[in-house]
Amino acid sequence: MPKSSQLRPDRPATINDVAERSGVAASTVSRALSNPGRVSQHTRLRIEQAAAELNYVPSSQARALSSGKTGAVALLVPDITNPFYFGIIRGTQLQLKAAGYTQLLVDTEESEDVEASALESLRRTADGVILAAARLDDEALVQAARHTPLVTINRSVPGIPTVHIDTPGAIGQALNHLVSLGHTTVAYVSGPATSWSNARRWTAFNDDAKGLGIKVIRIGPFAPKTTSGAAAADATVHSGATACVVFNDLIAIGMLQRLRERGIRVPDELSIVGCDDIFGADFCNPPLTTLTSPIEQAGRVATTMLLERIKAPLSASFRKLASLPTHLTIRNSTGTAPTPAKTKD
Amino acid sequence: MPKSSQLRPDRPATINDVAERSGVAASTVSRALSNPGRVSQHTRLRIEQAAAELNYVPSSQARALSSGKTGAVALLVPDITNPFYFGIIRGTQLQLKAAGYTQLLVDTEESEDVEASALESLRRTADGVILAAARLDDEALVQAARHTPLVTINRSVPGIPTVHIDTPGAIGQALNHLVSLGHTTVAYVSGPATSWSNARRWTAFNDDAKGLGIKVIRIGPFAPKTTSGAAAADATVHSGATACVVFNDLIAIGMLQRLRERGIRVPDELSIVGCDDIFGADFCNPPLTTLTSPIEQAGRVATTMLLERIKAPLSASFRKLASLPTHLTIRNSTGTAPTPAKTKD
DNA sequence: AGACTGAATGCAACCGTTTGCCAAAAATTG
DNA sequence: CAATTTTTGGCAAACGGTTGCATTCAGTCT
Repeated sequence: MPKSSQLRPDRPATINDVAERSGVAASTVSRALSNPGRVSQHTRLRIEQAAAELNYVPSSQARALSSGKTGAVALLVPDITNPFYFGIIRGTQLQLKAAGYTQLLVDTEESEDVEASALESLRRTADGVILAAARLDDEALVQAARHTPLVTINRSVPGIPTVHIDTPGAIGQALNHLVSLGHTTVAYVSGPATSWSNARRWTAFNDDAKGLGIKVIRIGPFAPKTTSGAAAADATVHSGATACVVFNDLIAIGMLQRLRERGIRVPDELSIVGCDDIFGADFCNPPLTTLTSPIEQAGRVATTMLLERIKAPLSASFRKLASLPTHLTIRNSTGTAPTPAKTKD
Repeated sequence: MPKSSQLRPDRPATINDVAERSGVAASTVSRALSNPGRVSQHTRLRIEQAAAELNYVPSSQARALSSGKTGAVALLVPDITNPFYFGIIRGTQLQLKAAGYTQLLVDTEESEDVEASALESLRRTADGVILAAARLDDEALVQAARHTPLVTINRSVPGIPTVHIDTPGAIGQALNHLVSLGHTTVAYVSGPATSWSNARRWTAFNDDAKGLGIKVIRIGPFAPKTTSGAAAADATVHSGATACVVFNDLIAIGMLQRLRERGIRVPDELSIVGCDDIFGADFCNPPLTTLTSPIEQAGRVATTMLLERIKAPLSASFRKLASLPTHLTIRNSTGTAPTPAKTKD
C-alpha cells in the first residue's frame, strides 16, 4: 500500500526521512544521490526507491550552505520592459533549465547603484551572474568578477568573458544599402550615453560613413524607449538628413509613429534603419529595415560560457569572447533618397 | 585606516566576523539586525558599524535553513516570449523588489508537467508562488496551495486568491462597438483549448452576442502566437463573418499580417478586435482596436496579495479576489461593415 | 536590605546537506 | 589462509544563520 501521502504530516521529506526509510545513514543517501559511483548498486536502488516514494526533493538552501553551490544563476537586465531583453531572458532561461539551474531575474532599472548592490548580494545567492548591458564601470566589474563568475553581454571588460552581438560589424551593410539608394547625408540617432553598445555603434557608423564619403550627423542621446521616438524624429527631420540609422528598434518604432502623425512619409521622405530586429519590427508601419541580432542565441551562448566556467573554475582554457554576427534585414522603411525639391542652398 | 579590504581574505563576511569585531555573541548580532528592539541601543550601534565596515550581507540560504523564509517569490509563466507576460513579469518584479524579495522566474512552456514539478521543487525555494495562467487542474492547484502560498492570475480556483483581468466584462463593449458599425455576423477566434481565459472570453462573447441578436461563429482553437494568425485569418475570412474578436493581440497581429499579404483590407473588408493591448498593438498596421488590460497592475496586485498572505499566514481576512477592469481602445482595425456586394444566397 | 522584575546578552541546539576521515566488510593477492 | 587492497557505509563536523532558554546585572518594590 502506498502510504506516501500518509507519511507526510506536513513538511517535505528530508534526507533523514529517506535514510530512515531505506535503513542507511543520511550521508549514504547524500552520496547515492549526488555521487552514485560511491555506493553499491544495491543500496543505491533502495535509496532511490525510498526517495521516490517519499517524493524527496533536496533542499537547495541546505545544499548551498554546505557545498557553496546554489544552483541558481542571476540575470541582470537594465530594463525589463525592453523587448530586446526578452530574447536574452528567454535564451538564458532555456539553457539554464536544461542544465538544471534556476534563473534569478533582476531588473537594475538602468541604475549603477542597483546593479552594484545586486552584484554584491547575489554573491551568496547565485553561482554566477549574466550581465546584460552592464552600466557599471570596468573596475567595479573586474572587482565583482573576482568573487563571482561573470559573463557580460554587449559589454566588454578586460578579463571578463563576453558575448558580443556584432551590430557594429553590420553597420557598413546598412550604410551601403543607404548609399546605393542615393542617400548622401545620414544621421545616427544615439541611444543612452552610458551604453557601451551605443558607443560602439556610433564609432562604426562614423568610420564606415567616412569610408563611403557620406556626410554624417549625430543626434541624441535618447532613452531606449518608443516614447523617445517623437523627439528623435523631429530632430532627425530638422537635421536635413535623408536617412538615419537608429540606435535601436524601440526608438525607431517611436520615430515611425511620430513621422506618421506629422504626415512625413517613410521611406519617401526619410529612410530609417533600426538595430536589433525586436518583436514588432516586422509588423510596424512600415515594417522596419533593421540590423537583425541573434538575441536569444546571445542568451544561450552567455549561459553556456558561464556554466562552463562555473563547472571548471580553474581551467584557463575558456572562451573569453563570442561574437555573434548580425545582418541587414531590408523591409520597407528604407527607400530611394528624395530628389531635392527645394533645399536651402 | 580602513582595513575593510585587508580583512577580506576571500570570502564574504559572516555573522561571526561581525560578532567578533564588535565583541558580542553571534546571536546578539542576529538580533540586532533583525529585531532591533531586542538589544540595547549602544550595542546595536556598535554592531551596525562593524557590519557596515565588514560589508556584511546575511546569507539568505542560511537564513532560509533556520527560519524557513527564503525571501524569494517565484513567478510561473506559460510562455516567456509572449509580450503579455512581460507586463506581469515587470509588475511583480517591481513590487517584489520594493518589499525586499527576490524574483524567481520560471517558464513552464505551456506544460502541465513542468508546472507541477516546478511547484513541487519551489516548495523549499520560494516563500510563495504567483501563477500566471495556470494550466494545471484545480485539484493539483489546491493541493499545492496547501503547502505554498499561492496567487493565480487569470485563473480562478476555489480557495485560492486570484487576480482577475476582467476582459470578459468588456467584451460587451467590443460587441456594441461592432454592432454600431453595422456588423451582424461576428466571429470569435479562440485561443488555446486549455486556457481558462479563453473559455471565459468565449462564454462572455457568446452571451453578449445573443443579447444583441447577432450571429456568432467560433473559430479555432489557435496557439497564442503571431504565427497562428495566418490560419486564423484564413478561417475567419472563409467563415463569412465581417468582424471578429480575437483571443489575444498576438494572434490578431498575425492575422493582420496575413490579411495584408492576401490583399484583404482591414477594416474595410474585415474588422478585428484584439484582447490585452500588448506592446505592438498600437503600432501595427493598422493599429489594433483592442480590449486594454492593466497587465502590469495585475502583476503588482498579485504580488501584494501574496506578500500579505506570506506575512500573516493565519489571518482569514484576505482579499481572495481582485478583479481589474478592462476597456475598449478603439484604433483603426475596426470600421463599418462592408455592404454585401454579392453573397452566396 | 532582601526578594523580585525585567532588560540585555550569551549558550547551544537546530535547520538539511555535504564531505573528510575512519572502520568494517569484501575482494584480491601471494 | 593470512596479508593487503578496495569497496562500502557511518560518524561527526562544518556551512551561517535563528531562537528558546538560561544567565547576569541593574533597578524596583515592600
